[in-house]
Amino acid sequence: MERVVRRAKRVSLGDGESLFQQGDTATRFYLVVKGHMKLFRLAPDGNEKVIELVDAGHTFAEALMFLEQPRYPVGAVALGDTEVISVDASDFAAILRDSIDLCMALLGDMSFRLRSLIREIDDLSLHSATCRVAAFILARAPDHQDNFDLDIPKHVIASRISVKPETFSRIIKSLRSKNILEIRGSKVHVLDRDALEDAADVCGLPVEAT
Amino acid sequence: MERVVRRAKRVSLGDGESLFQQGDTATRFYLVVKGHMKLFRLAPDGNEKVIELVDAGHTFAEALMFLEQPRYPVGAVALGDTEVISVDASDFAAILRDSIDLCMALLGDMSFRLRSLIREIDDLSLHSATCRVAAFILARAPDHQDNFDLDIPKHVIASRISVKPETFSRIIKSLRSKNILEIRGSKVHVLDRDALEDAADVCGLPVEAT
DNA sequence: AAAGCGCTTTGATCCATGTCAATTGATATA
DNA sequence: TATATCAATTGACATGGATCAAAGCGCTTT
Repeated sequence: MERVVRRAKRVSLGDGESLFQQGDTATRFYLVVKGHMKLFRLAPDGNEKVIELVDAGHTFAEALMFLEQPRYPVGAVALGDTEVISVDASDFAAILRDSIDLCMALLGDMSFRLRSLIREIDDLSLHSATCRVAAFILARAPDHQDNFDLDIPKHVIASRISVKPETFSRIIKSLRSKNILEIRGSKVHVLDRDALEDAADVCGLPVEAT
Repeated sequence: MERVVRRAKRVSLGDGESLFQQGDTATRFYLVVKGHMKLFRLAPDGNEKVIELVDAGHTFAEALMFLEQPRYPVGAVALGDTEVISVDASDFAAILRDSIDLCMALLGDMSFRLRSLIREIDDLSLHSATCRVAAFILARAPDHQDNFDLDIPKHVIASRISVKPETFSRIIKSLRSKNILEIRGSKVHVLDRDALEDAADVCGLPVEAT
């Protein structure tokens, strides 16, 4: 463990700076300490789809360690000033061999991610853009806190939920016209949480199934 | 290990028979021995989206064991006469605690699935329906075998790739009109593999990135 | 052979989103 | 204060797929 820590590096990234690119050989994984990382897929036509936004306290790319010939399936760039800790995968794998508990924890973590991705697919194929916007806002709203800050550019959010910025803007507009939501700059103000939950659920799942 | 095997059950399912439903508490996982299982998400409006088609030799739902309060995020029904082996999750978890190697193998497996799901999301949000159809056909075509059988109903395939049956039919028609593909009944005949690969890639990724 | 039943195909139409283009705003640069 | 830049908004328009409805086509059942 000592060795891992010793060989771990702290990396500082400015806004828009890239940590690795889609297709790069994956030898390290990361823990976000400060700021946000954007993980995305690129289409040859230049279109990008944000797969995940990783906030401080969360790790990413650790699931790749177990592939024979690991390559990052996504690219990673910083959103705003960001710091990450970079850990060598083979060092970490060595530790894993010594701790069943750590193994189990990792399995739990991956299990959770797996389920999130299934939800994501569900969301994309079964829900409308409006549902996704509403669900995203709700997910970002700290518990029973009706005023908060999206500290992520809107076009990034749009890509995260697979919607064009224009459409995103229009959906927000329509939610505002129904007095459900108020957004000025990056300040969000939820006016009618119930209605927002409704909008998110129109095509949503029964709670007990999630 | 003995205990697991002793307590494992063989289950036979007829076509359309359900193994578990979305939202059920998950205490067991499965290995398909014969036939196919369809894993799907249901929307309240009755719409279903096939998340995965599991063929003989593959396991499913084993990733759930590691969640605190595990529930199946998908439903499972048999396609055609199918046999599965049902394994108790806690039995298996006990074994895992004794074998790091098994743990590692499982991590590898989950890692692989994780990556597949990311590809899936990529596919849904970055590729057109035609691309998805072409890619699906290619994925099903045994190596360099231009004649084969989709032994799965077309409407299931359609749902698997998030397309309506009507649209699926039309895409096939258009591929046929370009002399790329021939489908009669469930018999597929690939006439121009290169063109098919082209169609799959139009919005596809550079090979080295996958 | 006829009748019934699902699946697939086809045609006609509709609509949610994407695309393109122009405008506004906000921030940084000179 | 002008100016370049980039994000966000708005409008007009295009379009891929969905939806609805009606045949066709294998099946099995009788």
